[in-house]
Amino acid sequence: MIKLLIYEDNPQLREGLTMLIDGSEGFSVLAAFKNCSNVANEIKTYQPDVILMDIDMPGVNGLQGLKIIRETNTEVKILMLTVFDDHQNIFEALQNGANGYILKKTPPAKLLEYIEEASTGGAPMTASVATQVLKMFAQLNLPSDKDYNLSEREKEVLQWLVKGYSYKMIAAEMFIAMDTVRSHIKKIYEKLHVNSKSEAVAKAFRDKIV
Amino acid sequence: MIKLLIYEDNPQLREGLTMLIDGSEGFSVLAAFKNCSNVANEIKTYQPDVILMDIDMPGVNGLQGLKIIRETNTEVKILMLTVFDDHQNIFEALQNGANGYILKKTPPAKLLEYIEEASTGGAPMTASVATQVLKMFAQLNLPSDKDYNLSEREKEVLQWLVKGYSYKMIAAEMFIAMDTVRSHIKKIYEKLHVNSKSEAVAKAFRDKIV
DNA sequence: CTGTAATCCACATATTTATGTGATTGAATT
DNA sequence: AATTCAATCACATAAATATGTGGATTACAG
Repeated sequence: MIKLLIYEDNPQLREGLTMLIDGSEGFSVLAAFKNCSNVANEIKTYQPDVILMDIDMPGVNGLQGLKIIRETNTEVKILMLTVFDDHQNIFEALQNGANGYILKKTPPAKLLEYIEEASTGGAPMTASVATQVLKMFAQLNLPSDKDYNLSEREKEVLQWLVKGYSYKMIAAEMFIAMDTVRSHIKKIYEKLHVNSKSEAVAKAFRDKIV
Repeated sequence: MIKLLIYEDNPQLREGLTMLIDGSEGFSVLAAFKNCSNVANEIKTYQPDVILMDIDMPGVNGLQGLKIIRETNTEVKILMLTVFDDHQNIFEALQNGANGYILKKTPPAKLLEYIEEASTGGAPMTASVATQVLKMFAQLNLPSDKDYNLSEREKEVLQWLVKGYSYKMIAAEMFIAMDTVRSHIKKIYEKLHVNSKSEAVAKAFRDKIV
């Protein structure tokens, strides 16, 4: 038996969802609310397995509710339920630990399937949402694993540079002469094709050397 | 009619997939190969709508094949097909523009559904994969949109700093005196709680101010 | 065996940065 | 009207950084 809470401001939809889900075998709607203004307590009181969370609600909305819940509870499955497959909302929801993101136009049978999936650790997403998620992934810029052929020692020096250490401090940290630090740094600049500390730091970040 | 290419090293599975898909209404398997060693040409020759791509293949494997294809073709839908829902492979595939990621244990009916979904711009994923994708999302660390109350002018100066410009150059770029640049920078350091150019640059990157 | 590369150190000098102390103007707020 | 703050500029000094030239050692590959 999957126990649910529903957060949805529209009274008709709230009633409709409750009837649909509560009337289905294996599902039980514990309660339904019109916003998240008391969500923390409600979760603690009802101990649901799954939460259907509308995003667009007056008062404390679904994204805020999601964050509030996740501050103390990482177990309960939260299924975002919304009209729009809006880029920004999807992103924010998934960033904050939502377990799924489905559109309200989802047919009833499919909805029950999605709830089931969420409760068993899945990540149900409407197709259009999944597509956007993948696009976001492809746009992430990650370790471009460029090498620049930095030697171990040079990488080590670069680490300290990035932390804002002066030559003198680096020399002390690495137990070598300041002049040696200098020659390492010179070599680093050559290899990175830069000619100042801050450029080296910037490049280290950009190319994820650090 | 959805036109497919299949890349799969196991002869039995390759045959099986071809028969299943080609024998289904609305699907046509143009060809099937045992690895990606000639993938660029094959794509150009056959102009498929969807590619089923095994990851584990001898010679040029599926991930390499994916990258090769995406160098010249961002249109064709590529569905990764593999035995393991391995974190690293999922990540790399999605990073490189795969349109879906499904496990080989997927039942035939579901597989056809997935292919259909991919061809219409969806992003079919096995539940366990979708779950991992969401987890990765939640672990991403993003613009912590910290403010630091930098004024417009200060932000502008910071941009130049990050680009490695010297005070003198910044002064020239911004048509102000070097001393003014200095006072801006001093203020920036105060606000960011740092005390050197490279630290400021590092912080700008870390906190995504730039 | 020889060349190459990484690591280490030194001395000299020019440029750049950091720090301090002031000051003026104008716009926005109280 | 008084205050605050961003933005502008100035002068001075100390510290850090960049650049050049040069040399020593070790280790490893061809």
